[in-house]
Amino acid sequence: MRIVVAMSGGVDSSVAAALVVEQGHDVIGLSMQLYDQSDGERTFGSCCTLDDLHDARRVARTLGIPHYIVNLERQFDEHVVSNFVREYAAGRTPIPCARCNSDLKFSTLLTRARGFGADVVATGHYARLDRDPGTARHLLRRSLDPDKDQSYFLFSLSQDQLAHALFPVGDWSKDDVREYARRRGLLVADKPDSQEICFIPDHDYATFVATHSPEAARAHGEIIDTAGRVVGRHDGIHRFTVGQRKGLGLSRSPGGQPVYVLSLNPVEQQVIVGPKALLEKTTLTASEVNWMIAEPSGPLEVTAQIRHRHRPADATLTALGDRRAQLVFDAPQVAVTPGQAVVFYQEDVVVGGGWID
RNA sequence: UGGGGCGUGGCCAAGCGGUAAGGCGCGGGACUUUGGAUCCCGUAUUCGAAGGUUCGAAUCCUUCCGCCCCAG
Repeated sequence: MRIVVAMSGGVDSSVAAALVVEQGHDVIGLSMQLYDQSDGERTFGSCCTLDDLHDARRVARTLGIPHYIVNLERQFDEHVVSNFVREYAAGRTPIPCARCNSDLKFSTLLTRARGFGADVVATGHYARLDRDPGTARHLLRRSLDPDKDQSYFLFSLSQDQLAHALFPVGDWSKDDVREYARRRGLLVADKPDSQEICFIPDHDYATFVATHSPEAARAHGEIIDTAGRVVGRHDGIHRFTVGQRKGLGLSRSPGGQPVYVLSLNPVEQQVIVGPKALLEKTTLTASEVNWMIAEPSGPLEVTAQIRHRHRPADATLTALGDRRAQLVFDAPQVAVTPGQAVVFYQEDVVVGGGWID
């Protein structure tokens, strides 16, 4: 079988490539160029930099497979960056990695792969694929290594995308992956894990949003408490996210309690703040829900994650139709944030997921 | 120079005789393929200054310095 491996230049995708090579497949390595790197600076994040592309190329050479760089700058800008900017400007908190997975890696890249005569795209994601014998549906499951599980970021993959995906390191532990890389003599064996948003240098996402959105750059408004009193001012709601504590420069005088962002009002350009206790919510609704199992006709007991690294919480899930769903947690959860993904699980199987309203 | 109030770390601010809360900010760490998120640790031997009372004071007394409000 001819397989395309999405090679980021990191350990995981490098080992993923090595594994499918070892399995005897006809492997082609592809790396995505996602933003203009003509200035030659190394200030571009932790993924897909020029150095990373070189690393990917060297790994491909070590493995003896062809390697190509595909230019997806336009698609990345259209699908990931613009969405990121739009969401923040609208007072929501986006999660670009999930968009990148569904719209680039398993969509655009799969199309490119077919151009190379391959029908499968393998990546270095920590997740597992399965097949429901009854319904023949493709299922997504958590990785064997619970600490590295990335199924949360893959909730929006369609049946078709899952059918043509492969996660070779899904049942490996991170330690084993590195060990394997060392044994294979891959120079990226000890490369640090990537983290943070890959296209934003210096973590300064607020400035990034402002430079890409004239409206956001001009935005300003009031910070109000739950009683509607103005307690401060701000330079744009894109600088805030629900649950945020730092950066407000405020504290509650009686008692000296910290103040948290409770919600954002894009219409009035208001940031609403209050005590931590008001950050707890039991119910949420999600849109653009992607069902991995058949859409349930009645209430379903699940565990749900409202952010990466969130400890899954017990909840009752109800489909509302029109790709929407309601989730009621058994116990209140802190900082349910619009724009973030909520992913539903039963055991280690992803039932579905959507975007929090 | 009539009356009243106040001066606690960079900022806000508890404490009002028993040996300096807390928040903001800052520094460090942990976590992490989203989030200036969450989490952890650190951050005034000292309370405007000088005396005094007391076993012991930021807390009581005296004087001085500096602010603020009302009245002149």
